[in-house]
Amino acid sequence: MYSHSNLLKEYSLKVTPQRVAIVDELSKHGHMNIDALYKVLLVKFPSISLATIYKNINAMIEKVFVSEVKIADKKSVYELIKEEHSHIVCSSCGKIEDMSLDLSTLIAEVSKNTKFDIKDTALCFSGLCKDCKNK
Amino acid sequence: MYSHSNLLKEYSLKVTPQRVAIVDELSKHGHMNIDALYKVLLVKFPSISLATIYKNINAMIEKVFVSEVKIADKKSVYELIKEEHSHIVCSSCGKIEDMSLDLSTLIAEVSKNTKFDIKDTALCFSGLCKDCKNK
DNA sequence: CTGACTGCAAACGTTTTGCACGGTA
DNA sequence: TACCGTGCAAAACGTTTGCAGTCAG
Repeated sequence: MYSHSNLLKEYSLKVTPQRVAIVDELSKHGHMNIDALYKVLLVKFPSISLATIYKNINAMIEKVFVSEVKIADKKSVYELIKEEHSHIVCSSCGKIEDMSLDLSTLIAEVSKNTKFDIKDTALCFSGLCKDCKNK
Repeated sequence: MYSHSNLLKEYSLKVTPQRVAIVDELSKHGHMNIDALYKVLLVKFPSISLATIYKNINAMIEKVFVSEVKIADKKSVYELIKEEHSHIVCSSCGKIEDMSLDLSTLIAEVSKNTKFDIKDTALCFSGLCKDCKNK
């Protein structure tokens, strides 16, 4: 794990403690919604404001190294952009996991049927996770 | 195309002109966001309120014959529930199309990898549609 | 006739904005 | 030093709620 200030520099955002902390937390938790982010950042920065979090998340989205994941029946979560992947959400406990899927066949089918030039995918599955299933 | 009041009765919602019109428009356009719905309904009902639309859409979602489709970088749209299908959105003109895809292989793979019991899927592709590609 | 629906206005929660101050480069 | 980021407060936005009058069953 390399320093997160490099990531900020790389995307020409000034390195501030708040930003480093945001990237740290996203990196640690994988996906977080605004409230969760606010809650953990309050520990390090008792006077941080929601406005700061919104401004920074939006800046990171604009620089294209954070993305918003929209999930049915839930608040959006944010994550650092890495290799393309899909999401699976537990409808009982809310846990979100990443999955790498080979979508090439599917994308070929979609392109053929719709004549769209596919640039992006957003796949989200939901169901019961292993733990919740056994309860 | 059969009368949309039957659909409302089927799901035990009282048949009001506003509700029939909402179902009509969703049926005609496939997917609409709240604003678009409001705009077209204003023609028939000059004094309809947004509250009515929200209340009715929520009632229909609760009765499970309308669903919300969350789309990256766009407002949610609403559609009548029919067979399971995926969506593809043009990133240039915003057009949304439906696609039927065979997801059984993919779902089997996801189940195997994650040990989740998959109940639902939400796939949304984006890219350039045929028309926007040729511009 | 009764309970549900409508439209209005007010309330609500979330996100954005403007500004003065402080920190980064 | 010059600009950008922060935190606060206020504003903007989308959505929900409460209520009085009306309508569907």
